[in-house]
Amino acid sequence: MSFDEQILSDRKKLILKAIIEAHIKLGEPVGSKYLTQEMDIAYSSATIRNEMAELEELGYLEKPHTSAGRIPSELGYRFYVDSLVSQYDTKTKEAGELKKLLSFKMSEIDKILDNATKVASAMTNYTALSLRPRPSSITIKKYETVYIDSRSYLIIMIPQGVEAVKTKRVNLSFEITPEDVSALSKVLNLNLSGVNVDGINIHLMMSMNAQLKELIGSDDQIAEELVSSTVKSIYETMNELGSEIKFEGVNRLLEYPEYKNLDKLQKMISTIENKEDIIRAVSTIDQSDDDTKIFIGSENMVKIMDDSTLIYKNLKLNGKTIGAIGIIGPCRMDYSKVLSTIDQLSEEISKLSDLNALPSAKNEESDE
Amino acid sequence: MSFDEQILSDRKKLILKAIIEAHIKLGEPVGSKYLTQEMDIAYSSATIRNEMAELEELGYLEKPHTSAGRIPSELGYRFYVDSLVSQYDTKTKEAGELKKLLSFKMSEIDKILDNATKVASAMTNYTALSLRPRPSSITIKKYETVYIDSRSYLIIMIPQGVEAVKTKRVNLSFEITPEDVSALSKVLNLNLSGVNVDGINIHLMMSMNAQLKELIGSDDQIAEELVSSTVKSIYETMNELGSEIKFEGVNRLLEYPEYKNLDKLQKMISTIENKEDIIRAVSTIDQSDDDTKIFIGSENMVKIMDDSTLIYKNLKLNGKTIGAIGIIGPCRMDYSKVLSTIDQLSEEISKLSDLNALPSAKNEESDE
DNA sequence: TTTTAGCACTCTTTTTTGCCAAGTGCTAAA
DNA sequence: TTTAGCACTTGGCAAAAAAGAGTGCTAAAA
Repeated sequence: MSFDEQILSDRKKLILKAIIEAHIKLGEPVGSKYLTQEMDIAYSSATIRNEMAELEELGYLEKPHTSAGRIPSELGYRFYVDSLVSQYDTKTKEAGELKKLLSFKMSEIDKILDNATKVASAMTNYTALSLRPRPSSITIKKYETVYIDSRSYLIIMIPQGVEAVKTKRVNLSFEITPEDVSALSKVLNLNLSGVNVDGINIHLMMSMNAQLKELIGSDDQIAEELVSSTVKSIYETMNELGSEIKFEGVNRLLEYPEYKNLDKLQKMISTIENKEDIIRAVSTIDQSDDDTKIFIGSENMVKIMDDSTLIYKNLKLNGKTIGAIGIIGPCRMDYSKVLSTIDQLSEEISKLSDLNALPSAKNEESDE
Repeated sequence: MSFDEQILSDRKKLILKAIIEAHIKLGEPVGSKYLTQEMDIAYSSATIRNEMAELEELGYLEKPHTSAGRIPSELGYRFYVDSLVSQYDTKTKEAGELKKLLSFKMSEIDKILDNATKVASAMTNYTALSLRPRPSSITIKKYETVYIDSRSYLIIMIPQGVEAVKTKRVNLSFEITPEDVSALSKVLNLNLSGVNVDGINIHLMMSMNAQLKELIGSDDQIAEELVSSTVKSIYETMNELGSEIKFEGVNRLLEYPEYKNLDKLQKMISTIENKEDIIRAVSTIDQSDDDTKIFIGSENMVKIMDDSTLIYKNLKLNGKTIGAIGIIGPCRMDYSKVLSTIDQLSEEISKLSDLNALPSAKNEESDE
């Protein structure tokens, strides 16, 4: 390496470094003109071309073809890594965060879901997902309402600790006034800010009814229905916000020709990575529903997921729904196999209850 | 559904089912000719075409374009799932296996490695991997040797419990005879079958030397060197076989234009999924080496991984190497960032030792 | 009445062709 | 030693042409 350093003039090093860094940034061959214009190298393109020709001869650069710019060769990268790369700083402010992330512990249920997802993906050879609802971890800090028209309004919810602001349009079967809506906002903030999903009960709702009636002076009917349809939306939102979704085997998508089209693949993957859409799609399913659900193509699903099928089932442990597991793949998936896998998995999981799952006894860790 | 069933003649159902199943298998539009020839439908293609036209009118089939075959519509899939799909059997012989997989527990070290891999991938936006050596879990059931020429022979190792058979060619700096090699085989089976990596010690090797000398009657030198080079290969193989490798963030590859070429992407992903090649590439690295290793392009690496760089570092916990962590990405990766991430991670992990990692009070499985 | 063979037609896919832009290497001048 | 200028090469792209696949329809056969 020090041998290399002696051989290369400072100008060659400068140019080589510039080329490598430009190429790292752009991912494309770098031409002489680009270096003078964008990388502020104070030589003419001709001079740079000469230097580049020599660097190529020395093995540090390559040409994909005659009329392309240069790209670094492996030797070029090696030289860059060994002597040109700017010293990086080991200490960042995230170091503390890092420690937390590293020693992150999962709950027993999360582990079961994780394992189930992995197994499901491995057995079916499609992408698997698991949903873990945790709505009680979510509270709404502040509510706003916006009157849209006499039969609909918008709730804006600002959750505690989460960045996202959630809005939901509520359509009614009866007529309301802007005053009703602003009264509703007062009642919501008074009663539901800082309350989690478990805190919403009949008692609270009745009290909200009374307050709202007092504020708008209207009849029982309207106040009651306004409160109940609003609370329903809030409930749904908390469910959405409090859900965690995990995917396993995303790369298996690649095997199917429907995703050979890079556009579709990208779309699918970004849908998956966004998570939000999928959470919305699956978290509306009744949690106490025991059937296996099949969403084919656009049926009820997120628009982007046309051409894909989602098969989905709630998982029970000790009689309680702990989450759900699903398989995503092309519409033309092997339904028979997927259905049987999901059924088997959910059955085996429900059997886990008595054994080592929740009670967890004393010696937690026993290496398989 | 039962409505649908009444409307469709048996022949239509037969054809619809055949089309859907053919499409599920092939992923391409299905033409009338294919059905007669490959799916054994006993009508002429013209008849089938007529039926297909009607099925299309009813909404069960679609044409991507005039001159393509038919594909099932969403309604078609729905009908298939609801009434045509063959009953799947919930009980398979794997049910027992399943239970094991589901309640699979990870050791503390595995968790740390897992978390580290996730964090590394998230921070760098490349694919991360972790290697967990566990050679002591491996034993060789049976050894065979094959004489190649006077300076090399082949060891064939049949491991316990693993399907793979491993072969390794051993090159020597001295001359041997076929008889030497067959004697070696006897000694190996006598002393090393069922022994794991921890069981190989000086004492055992000396005893093997003595036995071999007795069998071939040659001088000290040859017996000793033959045993030592053989044991070295066996040692390496056990290391390879006993290593587990995990990947995280494979889909991040998609973001980089070098993998926009689906061929390259496929190659890369299948390399990753094969695992073997990568294990071989990284498990030869000296385990006690503390430096960050950088493999650029074809340097020392698996052939298929041209155009990609692997950055790799051993992780220590309580002064002991517990595994390794790495990043895979295009050659033009952001070296500075990756290097700093890996260094930070390894540093944080080594700091974990005093805290919650190993001591973990009573309930720890003693990990290796 | 139902089924089948045959053929014209449509639309996609693949191949071919020609052109343009990008970037180089070289020569001659500064 | 550096720079300007120009001929040359080559990949990428778009339009045009050719090839292939499968349909729908008509008319004959069962």
